[in-house]
Amino acid sequence: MYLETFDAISRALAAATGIAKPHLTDGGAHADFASTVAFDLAKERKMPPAKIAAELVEILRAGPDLRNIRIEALGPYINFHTGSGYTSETLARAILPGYGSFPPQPVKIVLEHTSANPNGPLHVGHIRNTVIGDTLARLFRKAGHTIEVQYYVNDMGRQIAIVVWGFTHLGSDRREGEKGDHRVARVYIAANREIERDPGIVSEVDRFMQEVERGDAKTVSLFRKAVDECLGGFRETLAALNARHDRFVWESDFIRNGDTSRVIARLIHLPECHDDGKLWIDLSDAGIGKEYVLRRSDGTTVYAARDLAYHTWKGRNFDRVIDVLGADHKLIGSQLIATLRLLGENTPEIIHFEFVSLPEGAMSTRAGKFISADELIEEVTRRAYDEVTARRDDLDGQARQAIARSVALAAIRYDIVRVSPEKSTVFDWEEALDFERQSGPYIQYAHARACSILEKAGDFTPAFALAMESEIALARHIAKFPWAIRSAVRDLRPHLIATYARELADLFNVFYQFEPVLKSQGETRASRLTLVLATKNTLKEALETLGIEALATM
RNA sequence: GGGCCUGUGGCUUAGCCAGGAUAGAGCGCCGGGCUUCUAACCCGGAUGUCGGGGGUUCGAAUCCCUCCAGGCCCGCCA
Repeated sequence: MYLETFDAISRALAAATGIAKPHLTDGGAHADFASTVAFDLAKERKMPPAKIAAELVEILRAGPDLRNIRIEALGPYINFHTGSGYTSETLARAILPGYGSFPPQPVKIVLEHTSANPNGPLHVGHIRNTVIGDTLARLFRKAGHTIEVQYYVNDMGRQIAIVVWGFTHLGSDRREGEKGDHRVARVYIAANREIERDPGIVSEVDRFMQEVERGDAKTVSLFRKAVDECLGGFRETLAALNARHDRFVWESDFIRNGDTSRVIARLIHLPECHDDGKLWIDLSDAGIGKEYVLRRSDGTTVYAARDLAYHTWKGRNFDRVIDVLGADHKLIGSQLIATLRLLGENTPEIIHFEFVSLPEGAMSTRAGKFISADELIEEVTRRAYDEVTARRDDLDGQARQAIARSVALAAIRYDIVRVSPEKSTVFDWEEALDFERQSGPYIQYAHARACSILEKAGDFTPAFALAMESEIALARHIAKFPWAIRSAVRDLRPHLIATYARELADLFNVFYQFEPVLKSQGETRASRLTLVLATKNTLKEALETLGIEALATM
């Protein structure tokens, strides 16, 4: 109801003031909605804002559209107070399945996220990309969009050539129970140590890269095998994170299908394109001073060339192209966009997130300095199991383990998504292992409490008589859920929904503390049960949007 | 050196893009609350020059300039 009411007030204000988009905000402690348009009009009308506010209130009250809303001027502020119809209508909607979902939208979206190089396991930095990307994909689906999620497999880079060199020169016995991605990391780290010892190896690595680009069958197969080995591990980790990709797109396909050559052939005709041995684009007109190199002087293409081919393909097959990339890709991201513009192709919207580092400094796969996502999941699950065991000795080990896995994932995903992407963070075990307040499990717990009440209550007929402060505050927040979804999607900011869900749990816990549900009588009981059902439903939708399981018991 | 991002109580963080009414939370600290719907909870208290300075504005955490600090980028790597 928040969205509809907001729009109705906005329209009435626009009509009353002549301002196309009159300033209207959340009223906070003062009201449900508030406007400061009186300030904006003060100068041109040469009148004190309070007087304008008073006059506008008269006009708004006289109009037909806001009859159910109490409007008052408090000094220069115009405050809008919704009535009981607002909360009733909110609950009536929120008790229906799928609350907060939008009708189908015609815009087709492709979203790329994670896309880590297959030279070692996903670590706690990579999964920030995964969690942001996957949450965004869920948000878009909730908002009615068709979306395809892609993983771009960098299967022909220098790092992979190093892995291949390692596999062919260093031996790499599979260890008992070792995942493929961890095995690849072991080889990659060892190979890098060898290169450091003997820089002559670099020319052998270069040869691998030339061979794979030429399409030499044996080399292609070696690359493919190494990448597959790593990717298998990635798939397991991504599944454990409850993150789904619809398609894995292989970078080398854009060489083999000729797309890369075609893009380069088009670029060569541009005045910005220069060939002085290496082939590069001059993007200084776009404010980028760095040369954008596409082809080395030995004739092999650079990552950028394949990326142009990939993005051209995406832009032609989808209405919107969205990439989630680390902040280290900001420069090449703007180079990519500028070059696609020169070609007249659709350009991607890029969400950059800042780095995750360890207390001792930056992570490095090559140096073996990282905390893998697998290790994180294992450790957090272990802790979660201890917590469940401490609380629920009535459950058997298997049930406790299932809850622990779900709680661990909630803790991990929430801990990552709650922070805005533009903040760099330092990984902290203590925070990762905290399941209290402002955490995923905290929100799950509120949901489980609601489920428990509903289960004990049995059947009831919905009622909408809310009277207590904590009831009304809760219902008003439930009213904002569709608005929260829309905002998060519009701004491409998934953390907004994390904040929303936490606030909803906060409000529910306060209500839970002060207003007994099962012990209340008559219409009060029915109304509170309706409120609990609406909350449970909204929490479930919010949690699922965050990729977190809405547990019924924990 | 240049570019981008960040700087909010001891620690973590929301709010900043679309400036307004006493700057929200959590952790930690102090004090309370389980014979009552799951205490992974709730209530109360202490703690803030919103990095510094200047400017715009009736009004700035929010916009502009500048300085300081931290992160990232500046490869014929990806």
